[in-house]
Amino acid sequence: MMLTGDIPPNQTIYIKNLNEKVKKEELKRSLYCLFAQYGRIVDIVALKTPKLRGQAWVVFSEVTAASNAVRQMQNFPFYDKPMRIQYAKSKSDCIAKAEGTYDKKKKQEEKVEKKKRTEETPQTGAANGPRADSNGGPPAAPRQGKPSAQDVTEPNNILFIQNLPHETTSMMLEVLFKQYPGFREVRMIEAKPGIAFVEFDDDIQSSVAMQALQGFKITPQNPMAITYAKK
DNA sequence: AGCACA
Repeated sequence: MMLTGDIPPNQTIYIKNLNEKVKKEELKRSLYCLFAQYGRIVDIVALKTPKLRGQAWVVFSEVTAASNAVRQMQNFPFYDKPMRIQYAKSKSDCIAKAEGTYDKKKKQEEKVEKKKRTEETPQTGAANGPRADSNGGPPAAPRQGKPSAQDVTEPNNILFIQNLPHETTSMMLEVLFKQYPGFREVRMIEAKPGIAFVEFDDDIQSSVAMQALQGFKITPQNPMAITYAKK
């Protein structure tokens, strides 16, 4: 079957059917939190022009990360709409630049071509869409350890925390996690030291907290390993 | 529905 619609693998994924009401900056942040688990994110492009709203490109440093993301996040309900994910049709500029294959002239020629085509097609309605707002920049702060494909579980409003020092209390974790919106509660199991569950209102909020606290060290020997709890 | 790099 052709779930990705004939497009060859690319380290950039193309996401459509995004909720157009969410602001660009928030959208980028949430996408970052949601997709960072699959690997290193190099850039996220989202524009609110009439033609490009509701879509985004997430650029990974590895094709394998993109592949996992395409499969595992397919139809994931994001701001109440299922994400439709494919590989991007072309290489992202930031990648071409990094490879030294970015050709500015060629780029401009392509732009001219595009423009011609849209002008040939009869257009109705207002001439000029709203100006694209300025770039908020890609999200910062990469992570160090990339999980292997099997470690990655489906997004969940409940987080599973491992590698905690045995003396960790739920109060300690609460202090850490309640700084993130949507926090509900921490659950620990007496019989199983070193792990905990932390519940949020929804998957997006849990993802934000996961991203922020991933690898956080309660003691120098204990970087937290945070994954989504299994459903 | 819509494949960009503001």
